[in-house]
Amino acid sequence: MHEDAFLAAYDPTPYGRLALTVDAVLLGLLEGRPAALLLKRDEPPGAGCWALPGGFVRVDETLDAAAERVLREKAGLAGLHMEQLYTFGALDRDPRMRIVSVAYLALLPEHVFAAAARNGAGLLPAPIDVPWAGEAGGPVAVLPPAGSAESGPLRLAFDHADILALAMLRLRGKLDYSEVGFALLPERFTLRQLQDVHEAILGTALNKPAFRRRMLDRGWLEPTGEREAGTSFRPPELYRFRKPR
Amino acid sequence: MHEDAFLAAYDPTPYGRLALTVDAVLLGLLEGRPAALLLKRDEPPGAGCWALPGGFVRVDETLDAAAERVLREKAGLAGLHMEQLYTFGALDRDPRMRIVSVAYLALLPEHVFAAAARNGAGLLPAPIDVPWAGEAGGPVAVLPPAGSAESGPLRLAFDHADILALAMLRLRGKLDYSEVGFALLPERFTLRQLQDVHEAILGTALNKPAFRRRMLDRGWLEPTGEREAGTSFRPPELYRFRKPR
DNA sequence: TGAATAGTGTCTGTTAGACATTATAAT
DNA sequence: ATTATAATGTCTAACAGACACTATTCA
Repeated sequence: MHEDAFLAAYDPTPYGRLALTVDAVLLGLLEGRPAALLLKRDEPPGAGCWALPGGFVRVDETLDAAAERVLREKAGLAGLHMEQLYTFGALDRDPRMRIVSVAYLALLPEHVFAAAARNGAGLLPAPIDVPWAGEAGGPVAVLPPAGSAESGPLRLAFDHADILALAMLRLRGKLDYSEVGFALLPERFTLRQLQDVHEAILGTALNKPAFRRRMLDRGWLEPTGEREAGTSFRPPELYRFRKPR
Repeated sequence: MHEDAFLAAYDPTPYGRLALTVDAVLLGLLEGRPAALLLKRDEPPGAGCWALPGGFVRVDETLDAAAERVLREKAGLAGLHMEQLYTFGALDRDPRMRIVSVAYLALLPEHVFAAAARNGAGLLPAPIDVPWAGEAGGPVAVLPPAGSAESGPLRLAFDHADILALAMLRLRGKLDYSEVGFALLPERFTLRQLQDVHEAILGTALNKPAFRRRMLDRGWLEPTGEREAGTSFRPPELYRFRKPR
Protein backbone atom coordinates (compact mmCIF):
# COMPACT_ATOMS: atom_id res chain seq x y z
CA MET A 1 0.00 0.00 0.00
CA HIS A 2 1.18 3.44 -0.93
CA GLU A 3 2.47 5.56 1.92
CA ASP A 4 1.47 9.20 1.62
CA ALA A 5 3.55 12.25 2.34
CA PHE A 6 1.53 13.27 5.33
CA LEU A 7 2.12 10.17 7.40
CA ALA A 8 5.33 8.87 5.88
CA ALA A 9 7.56 10.77 8.28
CA TYR A 10 5.92 9.09 11.25
CA ASP A 11 6.15 5.37 10.74
CA PRO A 12 5.14 4.19 14.21
CA THR A 13 7.23 1.04 14.50
CA PRO A 14 10.59 2.66 15.30
CA TYR A 15 9.08 4.35 18.31
CA GLY A 16 8.09 1.19 20.10
CA ARG A 17 4.84 -0.12 21.43
CA LEU A 18 2.03 1.87 22.89
CA ALA A 19 -1.15 0.37 24.27
CA LEU A 20 -4.63 1.88 24.37
CA THR A 21 -7.15 1.20 27.10
CA VAL A 22 -10.53 2.50 28.16
CA ASP A 23 -11.42 3.25 31.78
CA ALA A 24 -15.02 3.61 32.86
CA VAL A 25 -16.22 6.03 35.52
CA LEU A 26 -19.48 4.51 36.70
CA LEU A 27 -21.26 7.10 38.79
CA GLY A 28 -24.31 6.69 40.94
CA LEU A 29 -25.76 7.84 44.21
CA LEU A 30 -25.16 6.26 47.59
CA GLU A 31 -27.41 7.62 50.32
CA GLY A 32 -27.91 10.73 48.28
CA ARG A 33 -24.22 11.38 47.67
CA PRO A 34 -22.29 10.86 44.45
CA ALA A 35 -20.43 7.57 44.35
CA ALA A 36 -18.37 5.50 41.94
CA LEU A 37 -17.95 1.78 41.34
CA LEU A 38 -14.34 0.69 41.95
CA LEU A 39 -12.39 -2.55 41.72
CA LYS A 40 -9.90 -3.65 44.34
CA ARG A 41 -6.41 -4.35 43.02
CA ASP A 42 -4.75 -7.32 44.70
CA GLU A 43 -1.46 -7.30 42.83
CA PRO A 44 1.07 -4.69 41.76
CA PRO A 45 1.15 -2.14 40.39
CA GLY A 46 -1.11 -0.40 42.82
CA ALA A 47 -1.79 -3.44 44.99
CA GLY A 48 -4.21 -2.58 47.75
CA CYS A 49 -5.47 0.38 45.77
CA TRP A 50 -8.81 0.77 44.08
CA ALA A 51 -9.17 1.31 40.36
CA LEU A 52 -11.73 2.17 37.73
CA PRO A 53 -12.95 -0.76 35.63
CA GLY A 54 -10.98 -0.80 32.41
CA GLY A 55 -9.53 -2.88 29.63
CA PHE A 56 -7.49 -2.82 26.45
CA VAL A 57 -8.99 -1.58 23.22
CA ARG A 58 -8.97 -4.35 20.65
CA VAL A 59 -7.84 -3.62 17.14
CA ASP A 60 -11.23 -4.55 15.73
CA GLU A 61 -13.47 -2.57 18.07
CA THR A 62 -14.25 1.12 18.33
CA LEU A 63 -13.56 3.07 21.50
CA ASP A 64 -17.26 3.17 22.28
CA ALA A 65 -17.50 -0.59 21.82
CA ALA A 66 -14.53 -1.16 24.10
CA ALA A 67 -16.15 1.00 26.76
CA GLU A 68 -19.40 -0.94 26.46
CA ARG A 69 -17.53 -4.22 26.68
CA VAL A 70 -15.75 -3.10 29.85
CA LEU A 71 -19.10 -2.07 31.26
CA ARG A 72 -20.51 -5.50 30.46
CA GLU A 73 -17.57 -7.64 31.49
CA LYS A 74 -16.47 -5.77 34.60
CA ALA A 75 -19.75 -4.47 35.95
CA GLY A 76 -22.32 -6.78 34.34
CA LEU A 77 -24.16 -3.82 32.85
CA ALA A 78 -25.42 -3.00 29.38
CA GLY A 79 -27.54 -0.49 27.56
CA LEU A 80 -26.31 2.54 29.47
CA HIS A 81 -25.44 5.79 27.83
CA MET A 82 -21.66 6.22 27.89
CA GLU A 83 -19.92 9.43 27.02
CA GLN A 84 -16.27 9.92 26.23
CA LEU A 85 -14.65 12.06 28.90
CA TYR A 86 -10.98 12.67 28.12
CA THR A 87 -7.90 10.82 27.01
CA PHE A 88 -5.08 10.48 29.53
CA GLY A 89 -1.61 10.09 28.11
CA ALA A 90 1.00 10.84 30.78
CA LEU A 91 4.19 8.84 30.31
CA ASP A 92 4.19 7.27 33.76
CA ARG A 93 0.50 6.50 34.12
CA ASP A 94 1.29 2.80 34.29
CA PRO A 95 4.70 1.59 35.44
CA ARG A 96 4.66 -1.49 33.21
CA MET A 97 4.45 0.11 29.80
CA ARG A 98 3.19 3.12 27.95
CA ILE A 99 -0.56 3.03 28.18
CA VAL A 100 -2.84 5.76 26.93
CA SER A 101 -6.35 5.54 28.29
CA VAL A 102 -9.61 6.92 26.97
CA ALA A 103 -11.90 7.60 29.92
CA TYR A 104 -15.65 7.13 29.60
CA LEU A 105 -18.42 8.28 31.88
CA ALA A 106 -21.71 6.52 32.58
CA LEU A 107 -24.45 7.50 35.00
CA LEU A 108 -26.28 4.68 36.75
CA PRO A 109 -29.83 4.95 38.07
CA GLU A 110 -30.28 4.08 41.71
CA HIS A 111 -31.27 0.43 41.41
CA VAL A 112 -28.80 -0.28 38.59
CA PHE A 113 -26.00 1.11 40.70
CA ALA A 114 -26.97 -1.03 43.66
CA ALA A 115 -27.37 -4.16 41.53
CA ALA A 116 -23.96 -3.66 39.91
CA ALA A 117 -22.34 -3.37 43.31
CA ARG A 118 -23.90 -6.71 44.28
CA ASN A 119 -23.21 -8.60 41.07
CA GLY A 120 -19.97 -7.16 39.71
CA ALA A 121 -17.15 -9.23 41.21
CA GLY A 122 -15.20 -7.07 43.60
CA LEU A 123 -17.04 -3.87 42.74
CA LEU A 124 -17.17 -1.39 45.58
CA PRO A 125 -19.64 1.50 45.57
CA ALA A 126 -17.56 4.30 47.08
CA PRO A 127 -18.87 7.78 47.97
CA ILE A 128 -16.97 10.64 46.40
CA ASP A 129 -16.19 13.61 48.55
CA VAL A 130 -16.56 16.60 46.27
CA PRO A 131 -14.99 19.75 47.67
CA TRP A 132 -16.61 22.94 46.52
CA ALA A 133 -13.79 24.65 44.69
CA GLY A 134 -15.60 26.77 42.16
CA GLU A 135 -15.25 26.02 38.50
CA ALA A 136 -11.83 24.49 38.89
CA GLY A 137 -13.21 21.51 40.77
CA GLY A 138 -10.20 20.26 42.63
CA PRO A 139 -9.07 16.85 43.75
CA VAL A 140 -11.73 14.45 44.97
CA ALA A 141 -11.47 12.10 47.90
CA VAL A 142 -13.10 8.71 47.64
CA LEU A 143 -14.39 7.38 50.92
CA PRO A 144 -15.05 3.79 51.91
CA PRO A 145 -18.75 2.93 52.02
CA ALA A 146 -20.44 2.46 55.37
CA GLY A 147 -19.67 -0.93 56.86
CA SER A 148 -16.51 -1.38 54.81
CA ALA A 149 -13.30 -2.71 56.32
CA GLU A 150 -11.37 0.13 54.69
CA SER A 151 -10.35 3.08 56.79
CA GLY A 152 -9.71 6.62 55.66
CA PRO A 153 -9.98 7.85 52.08
CA LEU A 154 -9.43 5.09 49.51
CA ARG A 155 -6.14 5.06 47.69
CA LEU A 156 -6.71 5.02 43.95
CA ALA A 157 -4.36 3.34 41.51
CA PHE A 158 -2.61 5.06 38.58
CA ASP A 159 -4.09 8.46 37.72
CA HIS A 160 -7.59 7.30 38.47
CA ALA A 161 -8.14 10.01 41.05
CA ASP A 162 -7.56 12.58 38.30
CA ILE A 163 -10.01 10.79 36.05
CA LEU A 164 -12.65 10.74 38.77
CA ALA A 165 -12.10 14.41 39.53
CA LEU A 166 -12.57 15.30 35.87
CA ALA A 167 -15.70 13.17 35.70
CA MET A 168 -17.21 15.05 38.62
CA LEU A 169 -16.28 18.35 37.02
CA ARG A 170 -17.89 17.35 33.75
CA LEU A 171 -21.01 16.21 35.56
CA ARG A 172 -21.19 19.51 37.38
CA GLY A 173 -20.79 21.45 34.19
CA LYS A 174 -23.54 19.62 32.34
CA LEU A 175 -25.95 19.36 35.23
CA ASP A 176 -27.72 22.64 34.72
CA TYR A 177 -28.47 22.50 31.02
CA SER A 178 -28.64 18.81 30.21
CA GLU A 179 -30.60 15.77 31.32
CA VAL A 180 -27.80 14.15 33.32
CA GLY A 181 -29.52 14.85 36.64
CA PHE A 182 -32.30 12.45 35.71
CA ALA A 183 -29.94 9.65 34.75
CA LEU A 184 -29.05 9.09 38.39
CA LEU A 185 -32.64 8.80 39.58
CA PRO A 186 -35.18 6.00 39.38
CA GLU A 187 -37.91 6.21 36.77
CA ARG A 188 -40.28 8.05 39.08
CA PHE A 189 -38.94 10.57 41.54
CA THR A 190 -39.92 13.60 43.58
CA LEU A 191 -38.71 17.14 43.00
CA ARG A 192 -36.98 16.97 46.35
CA GLN A 193 -34.97 13.94 45.20
CA LEU A 194 -34.03 15.76 42.02
CA GLN A 195 -32.91 18.77 44.01
CA ASP A 196 -30.91 16.55 46.37
CA VAL A 197 -29.07 15.11 43.37
CA HIS A 198 -28.23 18.55 42.08
CA GLU A 199 -27.07 19.74 45.47
CA ALA A 200 -24.92 16.67 46.01
CA ILE A 201 -23.19 17.09 42.67
CA LEU A 202 -22.78 20.84 42.90
CA GLY A 203 -21.80 20.81 46.56
CA THR A 204 -24.02 23.80 47.29
CA ALA A 205 -27.51 24.39 48.58
CA LEU A 206 -30.15 25.48 46.06
CA ASN A 207 -33.21 27.64 46.41
CA LYS A 208 -36.32 25.49 46.49
CA PRO A 209 -38.92 27.62 44.68
CA ALA A 210 -36.43 28.69 42.04
CA PHE A 211 -35.32 25.12 41.46
CA ARG A 212 -38.92 23.94 41.10
CA ARG A 213 -39.76 26.70 38.68
CA ARG A 214 -36.71 26.10 36.55
CA MET A 215 -37.28 22.35 36.31
CA LEU A 216 -40.99 22.58 35.63
CA ASP A 217 -40.64 25.41 33.12
CA ARG A 218 -38.14 23.33 31.18
CA GLY A 219 -40.93 20.96 30.20
CA TRP A 220 -38.98 17.77 30.85
CA LEU A 221 -41.04 16.70 33.83
CA GLU A 222 -44.29 14.83 33.58
CA PRO A 223 -46.45 14.52 36.70
CA THR A 224 -47.52 10.93 37.25
CA GLY A 225 -50.47 11.84 39.46
CA GLU A 226 -49.12 9.43 42.06
CA ARG A 227 -47.54 10.33 45.35
CA GLU A 228 -44.76 8.84 47.36
CA ALA A 229 -45.97 6.40 50.01
CA GLY A 230 -44.65 5.75 53.48
CA THR A 231 -44.02 9.30 54.54
CA SER A 232 -45.06 10.62 57.91
CA PHE A 233 -45.97 13.93 56.35
CA ARG A 234 -47.58 15.28 53.22
CA PRO A 235 -46.51 12.90 50.45
CA PRO A 236 -44.81 14.57 47.49
CA GLU A 237 -45.93 14.04 43.93
CA LEU A 238 -43.93 11.66 41.75
CA TYR A 239 -42.66 12.91 38.42
CA ARG A 240 -41.33 11.13 35.37
CA PHE A 241 -38.64 12.38 32.99
CA ARG A 242 -40.05 13.08 29.55
CA LYS A 243 -37.55 13.39 26.72
CA PRO A 244 -37.61 16.79 25.07
CA ARG A 245 -38.35 16.64 21.37
CA MET B 1 7.16 -7.71 36.03
CA HIS B 2 4.11 -9.13 37.68
CA GLU B 3 0.91 -8.94 35.71
CA ASP B 4 -2.05 -8.02 37.85
CA ALA B 5 -5.53 -9.47 37.76
CA PHE B 6 -7.10 -6.35 36.38
CA LEU B 7 -5.13 -6.20 33.18
CA ALA B 8 -4.11 -9.84 32.76
CA ALA B 9 -7.20 -10.74 30.76
CA TYR B 10 -6.37 -8.11 28.16
CA ASP B 11 -2.90 -8.78 26.91
CA PRO B 12 -2.83 -6.48 23.89
CA THR B 13 -0.57 -8.45 21.58
CA PRO B 14 -3.09 -11.07 20.40
CA TYR B 15 -5.34 -8.32 19.14
CA GLY B 16 -2.89 -6.86 16.69
CA ARG B 17 -1.46 -3.44 16.15
CA LEU B 18 -3.13 -0.17 16.77
CA ALA B 19 -1.56 3.22 16.15
CA LEU B 20 -2.20 6.49 17.93
CA THR B 21 -2.00 9.89 16.25
CA VAL B 22 -2.82 13.48 17.10
CA ASP B 23 -4.61 15.83 14.72
CA ALA B 24 -4.52 19.56 15.22
CA VAL B 25 -7.41 21.88 14.43
CA LEU B 26 -5.75 25.27 13.96
CA LEU B 27 -8.45 27.88 13.93
CA GLY B 28 -8.19 31.53 13.04
CA LEU B 29 -10.09 34.26 11.28
CA LEU B 30 -10.01 35.06 7.57
CA GLU B 31 -11.74 38.30 6.68
CA GLY B 32 -13.72 38.07 9.86
CA ARG B 33 -14.88 34.50 9.34
CA PRO B 34 -13.67 31.38 11.12
CA ALA B 35 -11.06 29.46 9.16
CA ALA B 36 -8.77 26.49 9.60
CA LEU B 37 -5.28 25.63 8.40
CA LEU B 38 -5.31 22.55 6.15
CA LEU B 39 -2.74 20.52 4.29
CA LYS B 40 -3.22 19.26 0.76
CA ARG B 41 -2.88 15.50 0.34
CA ASP B 42 -1.16 14.52 -2.89
CA GLU B 43 -1.22 10.77 -2.51
CA PRO B 44 -3.76 8.17 -1.43
CA PRO B 45 -5.58 7.67 0.76
CA GLY B 46 -7.55 10.83 0.29
CA ALA B 47 -5.42 12.16 -2.57
CA GLY B 48 -6.65 15.56 -3.65
CA CYS B 49 -8.35 16.06 -0.31
CA TRP B 50 -7.38 18.41 2.46
CA ALA B 51 -6.43 17.22 5.91
CA LEU B 52 -5.70 18.51 9.39
CA PRO B 53 -2.02 18.58 10.35
CA GLY B 54 -1.26 15.46 12.33
CA GLY B 55 1.31 12.87 13.28
CA PHE B 56 1.94 9.71 15.23
CA VAL B 57 2.31 9.80 19.00
CA ARG B 58 5.73 8.55 19.99
CA VAL B 59 6.07 6.10 22.81
CA ASP B 60 8.16 8.54 24.82
CA GLU B 61 6.03 11.66 24.49
CA THR B 62 2.77 12.68 26.07
CA LEU B 63 -0.29 13.49 24.00
CA ASP B 64 0.15 17.17 24.70
CA ALA B 65 3.78 17.00 23.62
CA ALA B 66 2.84 15.22 20.41
CA ALA B 67 0.28 17.90 19.65
CA GLU B 68 2.86 20.63 20.25
CA ARG B 69 5.36 18.83 18.02
CA VAL B 70 2.80 18.60 15.21
CA LEU B 71 2.10 22.29 15.65
CA ARG B 72 5.81 23.05 15.37
CA GLU B 73 6.73 20.67 12.57
CA LYS B 74 3.67 21.07 10.37
CA ALA B 75 2.73 24.68 10.94
CA GLY B 76 5.95 26.23 12.21
CA LEU B 77 4.21 27.45 15.36
CA ALA B 78 5.01 27.21 19.06
CA GLY B 79 3.83 28.52 22.38
CA LEU B 80 0.14 28.37 21.61
CA HIS B 81 -2.41 27.06 24.03
CA MET B 82 -3.65 23.69 22.84
CA GLU B 83 -6.63 21.92 24.28
CA GLN B 84 -7.60 18.31 23.86
CA LEU B 85 -10.85 18.07 21.93
CA TYR B 86 -11.94 14.45 21.54
CA THR B 87 -10.55 11.07 20.59
CA PHE B 88 -11.76 9.54 17.34
CA GLY B 89 -11.66 5.78 17.14
CA ALA B 90 -13.87 4.56 14.27
CA LEU B 91 -12.58 1.35 12.71
CA ASP B 92 -12.38 2.69 9.15
CA ARG B 93 -11.02 6.14 9.85
CA ASP B 94 -7.89 5.30 7.89
CA PRO B 95 -7.95 2.58 5.21
CA ARG B 96 -4.33 1.53 5.81
CA MET B 97 -4.53 0.40 9.40
CA ARG B 98 -6.33 0.94 12.65
CA ILE B 99 -5.50 4.45 13.76
CA VAL B 100 -7.03 6.15 16.78
CA SER B 101 -6.54 9.89 16.78
CA VAL B 102 -6.61 12.39 19.62
CA ALA B 103 -7.79 15.74 18.25
CA TYR B 104 -6.42 18.98 19.64
CA LEU B 105 -7.65 22.50 19.20
CA ALA B 106 -5.59 25.70 19.03
CA LEU B 107 -6.74 29.24 18.38
CA LEU B 108 -4.43 31.47 16.39
CA PRO B 109 -4.37 35.26 16.63
CA GLU B 110 -4.80 37.12 13.36
CA HIS B 111 -1.17 37.69 12.44
CA VAL B 112 -0.04 34.26 13.65
CA PHE B 113 -2.68 32.64 11.47
CA ALA B 114 -1.60 34.64 8.43
CA ALA B 115 2.07 33.96 9.05
CA ALA B 116 1.48 30.24 9.42
CA ALA B 117 -0.39 30.17 6.12
CA ARG B 118 2.62 31.82 4.44
CA ASN B 119 5.36 29.76 6.07
CA GLY B 120 3.84 26.34 6.67
CA ALA B 121 4.57 24.28 3.57
CA GLY B 122 1.31 23.63 1.78
CA LEU B 123 -0.87 25.08 4.51
CA LEU B 124 -4.12 26.51 3.24
CA PRO B 125 -6.19 28.92 5.35
CA ALA B 126 -9.71 27.77 4.51
CA PRO B 127 -12.87 29.56 5.68
CA ILE B 128 -15.33 27.36 7.50
CA ASP B 129 -18.97 27.72 6.67
CA VAL B 130 -20.77 27.28 9.95
CA PRO B 131 -24.45 26.57 9.49
CA TRP B 132 -26.59 27.70 12.36
CA ALA B 133 -28.13 24.47 13.53
CA GLY B 134 -28.80 25.20 17.17
CA GLU B 135 -26.86 23.43 19.85
CA ALA B 136 -26.32 20.34 17.77
CA GLY B 137 -23.98 22.18 15.43
CA GLY B 138 -24.21 20.18 12.27
CA PRO B 139 -21.76 19.43 9.50
CA VAL B 140 -19.43 22.20 8.46
CA ALA B 141 -18.41 23.05 4.93
CA VAL B 142 -14.89 24.21 4.30
CA LEU B 143 -14.56 26.67 1.46
CA PRO B 144 -11.50 27.49 -0.61
CA PRO B 145 -9.96 30.86 0.22
CA ALA B 146 -10.41 33.75 -2.18
CA GLY B 147 -8.03 33.47 -5.11
CA SER B 148 -7.57 29.73 -4.71
CA ALA B 149 -7.62 27.36 -7.66
CA GLU B 150 -10.02 25.08 -5.79
CA SER B 151 -13.68 25.19 -6.67
CA GLY B 152 -16.63 24.35 -4.47
CA PRO B 153 -16.40 23.17 -0.89
CA LEU B 154 -13.11 21.44 -0.07
CA ARG B 155 -13.15 17.70 0.27
CA LEU B 156 -11.64 16.69 3.60
CA ALA B 157 -9.74 13.45 4.10
CA PHE B 158 -10.62 10.75 6.64
CA ASP B 159 -13.07 11.91 9.31
CA HIS B 160 -11.53 15.36 9.46
CA ALA B 161 -14.80 17.08 8.61
CA ASP B 162 -16.26 15.55 11.78
CA ILE B 163 -13.29 16.75 13.78
CA LEU B 164 -13.64 20.28 12.43
CA ALA B 165 -17.36 20.30 13.13
CA LEU B 166 -16.75 19.26 16.72
CA ALA B 167 -14.07 21.92 17.08
CA MET B 168 -16.48 24.60 15.97
CA LEU B 169 -19.11 23.28 18.34
CA ARG B 170 -16.66 23.33 21.24
CA LEU B 171 -15.60 26.85 20.35
CA ARG B 172 -19.21 27.95 20.27
CA GLY B 173 -19.90 26.39 23.61
CA LYS B 174 -16.97 28.03 25.36
CA LEU B 175 -17.26 31.39 23.68
CA ASP B 176 -19.63 32.99 26.12
CA TYR B 177 -18.01 32.13 29.42
CA SER B 178 -14.32 31.75 28.58
CA GLU B 179 -11.56 33.80 27.07
CA VAL B 180 -11.43 31.99 23.73
CA GLY B 181 -12.88 34.96 21.86
CA PHE B 182 -9.76 36.97 22.59
CA ALA B 183 -7.40 34.27 21.39
CA LEU B 184 -8.39 34.93 17.80
CA LEU B 185 -7.79 38.67 17.91
CA PRO B 186 -4.63 40.75 17.77
CA GLU B 187 -3.26 42.19 20.99
CA ARG B 188 -5.27 45.38 20.65
CA PHE B 189 -8.74 45.32 19.19
CA THR B 190 -12.01 47.20 19.11
CA LEU B 191 -15.26 46.09 20.67
CA ARG B 192 -16.72 45.87 17.20
CA GLN B 193 -14.01 43.39 16.18
CA LEU B 194 -14.70 41.33 19.28
CA GLN B 195 -18.38 41.30 18.50
CA ASP B 196 -17.68 40.32 14.90
CA VAL B 197 -15.67 37.33 16.14
CA HIS B 198 -18.50 36.24 18.40
CA GLU B 199 -21.08 36.64 15.65
CA ALA B 200 -18.98 34.72 13.14
CA ILE B 201 -18.50 31.81 15.51
CA LEU B 202 -22.07 31.74 16.76
CA GLY B 203 -23.60 32.36 13.36
CA THR B 204 -26.09 34.85 14.80
CA ALA B 205 -26.33 38.60 15.20
CA LEU B 206 -25.82 40.01 18.69
CA ASN B 207 -27.23 43.06 20.39
CA LYS B 208 -24.60 45.77 20.47
CA PRO B 209 -25.28 47.56 23.80
CA ALA B 210 -25.85 44.25 25.60
CA PHE B 211 -22.66 42.80 24.17
CA ARG B 212 -20.65 45.86 25.22
CA ARG B 213 -22.07 45.81 28.72
CA ARG B 214 -21.44 42.11 29.19
CA MET B 215 -17.85 42.30 27.97
CA LEU B 216 -16.96 45.43 29.94
CA ASP B 217 -18.68 44.25 33.13
CA ARG B 218 -16.65 41.06 32.99
CA GLY B 219 -13.52 43.06 33.79
CA TRP B 220 -11.32 41.39 31.21
CA LEU B 221 -11.01 44.41 28.97
CA GLU B 222 -8.52 47.19 29.53
CA PRO B 223 -8.88 50.40 27.53
CA THR B 224 -5.60 51.41 25.93
CA GLY B 225 -6.61 55.05 25.48
CA GLU B 226 -5.68 54.74 21.84
CA ARG B 227 -8.04 54.71 18.91
CA GLU B 228 -8.05 52.91 15.63
CA ALA B 229 -6.56 54.95 12.80
CA GLY B 230 -7.54 55.17 9.17
CA THR B 231 -11.29 55.24 9.59
CA SER B 232 -13.48 57.67 7.73
CA PHE B 233 -15.71 58.05 10.76
CA ARG B 234 -15.42 58.26 14.50
CA PRO B 235 -12.51 55.98 15.38
CA PRO B 236 -13.29 53.31 17.98
CA GLU B 237 -11.23 52.83 21.11
CA LEU B 238 -8.72 50.01 21.21
CA TYR B 239 -8.90 47.56 24.09
CA ARG B 240 -6.48 45.02 25.43
CA PHE B 241 -7.32 41.67 27.01
CA ARG B 242 -6.38 41.58 30.66
CA LYS B 243 -6.18 38.16 32.30
CA PRO B 244 -8.66 37.71 35.11
CA ARG B 245 -7.05 36.85 38.39
C1' DT C 1 -53.87 19.32 67.08
C1' DG C 2 -49.00 19.26 66.16
C1' DA C 3 -45.19 18.09 63.35
C1' DA C 4 -43.02 17.92 59.22
C1' DT C 5 -42.52 18.63 54.66
C1' DA C 6 -44.89 19.81 49.99
C1' DG C 7 -45.96 23.31 47.20
C1' DT C 8 -47.13 28.45 45.96
C1' DG C 9 -47.27 33.72 45.83
C1' DT C 10 -44.86 37.79 45.99
C1' DC C 11 -41.19 41.03 46.26
C1' DT C 12 -36.80 42.49 44.67
C1' DG C 13 -32.41 42.81 42.35
C1' DT C 14 -29.94 41.51 38.22
C1' DT C 15 -29.54 41.03 33.41
C1' DA C 16 -30.55 41.13 28.41
C1' DG C 17 -32.86 42.98 24.45
C1' DA C 18 -34.91 46.96 22.04
C1' DC C 19 -34.54 51.46 20.80
C1' DA C 20 -33.45 56.11 20.91
C1' DT C 21 -29.98 59.49 21.65
C1' DT C 22 -25.58 61.69 21.93
C1' DA C 23 -20.56 61.82 20.53
C1' DT C 24 -16.81 62.21 17.32
C1' DA C 25 -13.99 61.94 13.50
C1' DA C 26 -13.38 62.46 8.19
C1' DT C 27 -14.93 64.64 4.09
C1' DA D 1 -23.03 70.53 7.43
C1' DT D 2 -23.21 65.68 6.17
C1' DT D 3 -22.28 61.05 6.96
C1' DA D 4 -21.06 56.98 9.12
C1' DT D 5 -20.15 54.69 13.02
C1' DA D 6 -18.90 54.78 18.19
C1' DA D 7 -20.68 54.83 22.58
C1' DT D 8 -24.35 55.51 26.07
C1' DG D 9 -29.00 56.05 28.50
C1' DT D 10 -33.39 54.28 29.34
C1' DC D 11 -37.33 51.36 29.20
C1' DT D 12 -39.11 46.80 29.61
C1' DA D 13 -39.45 41.82 29.95
C1' DA D 14 -37.48 37.59 31.79
C1' DC D 15 -35.57 35.32 35.52
C1' DA D 16 -33.43 33.97 40.04
C1' DG D 17 -33.04 34.35 44.94
C1' DA D 18 -35.24 35.31 49.37
C1' DC D 19 -38.93 34.66 52.26
C1' DA D 20 -43.34 34.11 53.84
C1' DC D 21 -47.38 31.71 53.39
C1' DT D 22 -50.75 27.91 52.54
C1' DA D 23 -51.63 22.79 51.89
C1' DT D 24 -51.69 18.06 53.19
C1' DT D 25 -50.69 13.91 55.33
C1' DC D 26 -49.49 11.01 59.56
C1' DA D 27 -49.04 10.38 64.44
